[in-house]
Amino acid sequence: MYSIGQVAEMFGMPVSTLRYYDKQGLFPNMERVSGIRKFSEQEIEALRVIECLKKAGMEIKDIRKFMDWCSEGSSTYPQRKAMFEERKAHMEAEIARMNRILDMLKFKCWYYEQAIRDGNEEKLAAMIPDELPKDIRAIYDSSHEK
Amino acid sequence: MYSIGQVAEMFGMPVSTLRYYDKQGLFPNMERVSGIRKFSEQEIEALRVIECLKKAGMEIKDIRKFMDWCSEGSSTYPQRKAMFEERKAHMEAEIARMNRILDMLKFKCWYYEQAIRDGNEEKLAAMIPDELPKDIRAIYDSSHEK
DNA sequence: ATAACACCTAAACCTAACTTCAGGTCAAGA
DNA sequence: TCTTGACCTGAAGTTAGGTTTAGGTGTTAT
Repeated sequence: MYSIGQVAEMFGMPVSTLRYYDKQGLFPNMERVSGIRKFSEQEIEALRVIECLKKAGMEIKDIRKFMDWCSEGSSTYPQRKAMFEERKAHMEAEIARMNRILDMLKFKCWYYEQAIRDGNEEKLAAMIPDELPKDIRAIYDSSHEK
Repeated sequence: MYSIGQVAEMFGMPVSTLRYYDKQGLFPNMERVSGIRKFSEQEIEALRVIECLKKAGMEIKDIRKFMDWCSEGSSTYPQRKAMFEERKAHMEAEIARMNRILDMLKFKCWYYEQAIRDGNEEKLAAMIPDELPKDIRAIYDSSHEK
């Protein structure tokens, strides 16, 4: 059993955030002893899951739904699995999107390297994609397609 | 030369957003004819860059700085390049982070698949990482390391 | 000429996820 | 005793990135 201050310390987050999460219903089974929150192993594990789901881009209200499912027992396994599947698909799409952005950034880095070398953007502004060096062309294509 | 309405149409965004961007100084050289905004090729290109930088996680005020550098001419090539390099590093770190989250999600998907098959989490709760199937173990490791 | 549009502005409003504030309880140490 | 520190609450404040509203101008179609 941990106090809110200990948990805040363990997870490196402010106490106010933990109280906020509690208020949002993220710890549906948390005990209290004369008004004071007691974090058990269950809440610690919940907090680990919360961190993961937040990083996966989930909103608090959807995380609450998940926590409620956990309280409801084994009948909600399918919903919980579906939620993770949906998150997985979302995450894969995000990563693909970010790789395209990364290629754009790589292209821009190359671009300014050339501009600095030439002292201006004249040559680059006039350059058509077909004239790009082969490796840069590949980056250019992957960041400009679709 | 395009009107704000045409540009909004072209980029699939509300007119209010374009006005907001303008107010934030994202089009430092935009012309006006008797009060009415005229978007030239320069602003269209700026908007494409804005979309890219936003997707790369940049804040409006930093995008404004970039636009200002662009107005200042070739003396700011080094700053602009440095900005893209910094964004590139940031993006690479983000993608790495997201891949770790993705592995966590894959593990959770596997976990609930097992739980549904078994009807409960007993076997899984008792399972120590060393007992995980080899392929799942790899995912588990990559999502729990560091 | 009058209504419908597209444009303009400043200012208020919105949302998520917190954070800060003001005020209050309770236990332990000097 | 008194004051320090950890806990509690509800409510208000914060931030980013817009969106909405209210009120006004100017051009075009009927």
